[in-house]
Amino acid sequence: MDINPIIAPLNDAQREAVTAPSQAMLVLAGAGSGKTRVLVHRIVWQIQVNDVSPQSILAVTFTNKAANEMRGRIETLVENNASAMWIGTFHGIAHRLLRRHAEQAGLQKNFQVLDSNDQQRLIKRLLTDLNIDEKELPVKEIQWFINEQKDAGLRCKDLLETTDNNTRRFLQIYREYEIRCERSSSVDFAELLLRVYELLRDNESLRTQYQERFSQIHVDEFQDTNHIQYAWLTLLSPNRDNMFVVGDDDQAIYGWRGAKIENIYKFQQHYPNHKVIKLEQNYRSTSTILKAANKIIANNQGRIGKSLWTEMTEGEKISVYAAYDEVDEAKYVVERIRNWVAAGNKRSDVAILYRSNAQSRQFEEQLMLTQTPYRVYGGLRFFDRAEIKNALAYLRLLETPDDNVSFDRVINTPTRGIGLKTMDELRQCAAEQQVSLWMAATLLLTQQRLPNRAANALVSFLHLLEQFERKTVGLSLSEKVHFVIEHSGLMAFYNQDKVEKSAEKVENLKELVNAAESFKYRADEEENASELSAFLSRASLESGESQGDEFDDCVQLMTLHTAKGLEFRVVFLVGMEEDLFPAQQSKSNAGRLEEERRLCYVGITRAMEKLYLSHAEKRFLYGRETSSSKSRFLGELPKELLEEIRPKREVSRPITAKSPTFSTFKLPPEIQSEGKYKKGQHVSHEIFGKGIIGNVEGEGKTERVFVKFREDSRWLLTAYTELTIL
DNA sequence: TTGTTCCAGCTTTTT
DNA sequence: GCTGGAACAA
Repeated sequence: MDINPIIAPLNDAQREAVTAPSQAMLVLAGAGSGKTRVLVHRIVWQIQVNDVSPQSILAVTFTNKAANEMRGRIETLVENNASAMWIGTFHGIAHRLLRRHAEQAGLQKNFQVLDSNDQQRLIKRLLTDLNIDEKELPVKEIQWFINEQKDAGLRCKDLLETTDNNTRRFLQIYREYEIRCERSSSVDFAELLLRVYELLRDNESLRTQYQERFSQIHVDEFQDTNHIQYAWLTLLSPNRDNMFVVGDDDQAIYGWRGAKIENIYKFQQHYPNHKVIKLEQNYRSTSTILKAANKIIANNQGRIGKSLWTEMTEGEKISVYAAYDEVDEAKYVVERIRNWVAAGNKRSDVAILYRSNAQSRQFEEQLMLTQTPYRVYGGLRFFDRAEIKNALAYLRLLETPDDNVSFDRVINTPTRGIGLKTMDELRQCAAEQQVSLWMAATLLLTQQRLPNRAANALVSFLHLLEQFERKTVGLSLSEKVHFVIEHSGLMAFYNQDKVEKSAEKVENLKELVNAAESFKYRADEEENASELSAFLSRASLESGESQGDEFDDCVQLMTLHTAKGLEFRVVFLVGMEEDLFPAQQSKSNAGRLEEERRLCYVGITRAMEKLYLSHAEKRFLYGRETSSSKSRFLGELPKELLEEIRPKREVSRPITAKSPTFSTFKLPPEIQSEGKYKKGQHVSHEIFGKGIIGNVEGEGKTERVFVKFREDSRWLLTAYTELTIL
């Protein structure tokens, strides 16, 4: 066996981790220190050198992206068949186990996975039924409560002792929620984890079976695990020292979501014979950037402590730009980007990072004005879009007509004359008879308890479902999807002119058919669930991140959270102002403030060569002008690393353009237009006066032009606007 | 039952 | 400033 390819690319610390004998291992991996590489090489080492069977490998990550990347990298290094390894997200692996052992876990074989959207709808429904005022108890709060309890491993019955009145109130709803999930045989995200925990805890033979099977357990981003995740990991690895976890306490930025950094300390107590290896050599950033990062994070208390070093050159100083306002800030950033690109560099090597999504707008506008292709990450994901969720709901009903969440969702989408009144009848009947809405509908109809109009509408809906079931037998998955989209009336509904962004929605529905077409169904990995059901689960569990189309060469815009795990040659960290970053809501609490600081650390360490920091003296926030002071994080950086940029005060009139509302995913790189308007043309408008066309998009009815007028700039639909070409 | 208008509220996000 | 939800009118 030639072990060279496995260990040659590693430094001493990395090699020590990769080749260590099987034991509990905690690898503290600083930013840019080769964390994924260690994980990948460790697994390959176990398989190829220690003859561990791929079957015995379990590797858990947080995102599908990380899981896919890991699998891909392992497969290029290993000749063996890697598909026998279980590599996936916590939720993905939990889902697989539950499909496999549905019965023992107390679930129906065809259980559904609710995403947080579905969960919200279910809670909302429940509140109305219980006559609870949403103003008093907001859905979000209840959702948060339920998930928090589940993440802590607590069911209703575990909380019965509570005397606090407020909690008791929540508890009553939690109980009802449990009942409804049971009845519609659905499982939310937190439930996936909790169920698996209980399954393993209460079922000794199963537990032993998996303990023996997974002789090597690997965990990525360990600092982000929550209570229940940690609990089921330890169930799988009770006293055998076979857990290899990688993490960085300085990059824990998901505390607000229930992640517990303390799991790192817990791990150390739980496995007294564990070994700690620190990866402190950074291969990413210049020493200037690294010094800044070390300085910032040193302000946090109670760190495990590590200090990154690099062999890289000093590099350029960090530029700090004090902008006049948010427009000035955006202009500055975009100008620097244009210079960078003009010098022959790639746009995709540049990232603009901000604390909150709302901040992207100004940058988008400037990028658009200058015709710079860009891509915004985040926002609505593919499978979260309403039109897609509706289509999926029809498909779910095809699989399980008793699925109340889906039934409720599409019974009147598109509208077919089934209104609140009829729905009330249905729900009441369902509650009385303890049956699903679908059953209740059948009951009500056979008993002829509905007025004619409502009855007819309901019959037509039930017919539709019946038709789906009969006519899709034998069709392929994508044909099924196509059939349902067409015959449900969804396609026609979204194709109407009056529907906003109609073209985009129609496009998305077509894309869903494509997604079904390219869906890779592997019966064994899906534990023999039907192809359709596997597709639906996948839709819930992967809300459609990185929807395939990587755009050629775009500037990258994203939040600091999204940027974790990525790197860019040039990084703009914008909006460095108190109350924005650190966020105002996080300032009251020392712990949360430290999390903001870690976020800042994450941001800084994304940069490889050049880091720009910027802040504005005033900006529009929530439609109001607010003046802002520099972020405290700026003050924590040593002066000698910084280079202050004086703003050129040629006070530019603030441009208040209408927000462009195109798909957040892309700016059409080349603007092709057959219409009479072209960019650069001088035009005149009755009200706004003279202006210059900055961009043209779409054609026919949807053609619109971005015009820079003297007073402001805006998008105009040419179909409705008179513009005179000068 | 459906479509329109008005008003409050607002981090971060994966699964 | 924008969005979603609730109250309204048709």
